[in-house]
Amino acid sequence: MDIQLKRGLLEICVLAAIKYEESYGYKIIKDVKPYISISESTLYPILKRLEEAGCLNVRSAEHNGRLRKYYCITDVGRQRLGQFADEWQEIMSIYNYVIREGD
Amino acid sequence: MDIQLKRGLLEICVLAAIKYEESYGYKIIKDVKPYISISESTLYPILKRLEEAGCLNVRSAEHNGRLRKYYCITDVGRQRLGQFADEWQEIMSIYNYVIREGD
DNA sequence: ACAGAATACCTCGCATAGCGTAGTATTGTG
DNA sequence: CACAATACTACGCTATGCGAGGTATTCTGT
Repeated sequence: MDIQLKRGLLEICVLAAIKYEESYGYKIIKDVKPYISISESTLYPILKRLEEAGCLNVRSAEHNGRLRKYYCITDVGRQRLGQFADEWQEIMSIYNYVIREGD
Repeated sequence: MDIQLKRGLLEICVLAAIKYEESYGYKIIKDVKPYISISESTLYPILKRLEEAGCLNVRSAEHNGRLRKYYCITDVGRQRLGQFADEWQEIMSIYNYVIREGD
């Protein structure tokens, strides 16, 4: 799929991936893969931005002797997901404009 | 609307603006404004890119003593619009993933 | 008559962001 | 015991939206 169209959807997908339960980098990539492919070098900066924006919390926990970072959505993050639903209206109106017939 | 979400939609909107009749810079901006705002410094590079990609043809014509550049969609451009309709399926699946309830 | 808005086009440079490539380190598997 | 998978991080390239600035003409209100 066109790279350009993915932009803006990536961040919201990452939030959506942790909306019901905390997750970690590698798992997020696997979870969203069926919908949108995301590389590690894209994901980690996104996670950092979302953390700085207060959309998620991070905690480090040991897993099989290795340190793993778990990401957990915050209320702000949930608000952002709600906001996306609003933006979707705009996206749909753009879509309708693009695919309009005869004029 | 979020800058990121606009990426990828801008180009397709410009193509959509000329899908039924040729147009020119200033008019394209006014036409797409209700759906997506686009500045001149964004539009002209897009028109150039679309021309280089063979999605549109340009012709200069005099209008009220001023030179005006008319942009006309090509078959390649129409194909691109068709392609967008396909990509929309993917976008919808992403949307459904993001707004999914309970899991 | 004249200022200012609208029309019409173009360019430069900044900031953002996706991602390829590479690096580090551990665990599981054939 | 090598290799894949897991897990995280950093550097640098490239694409792109857009603010700011530039040029020039026509229309409009006072």
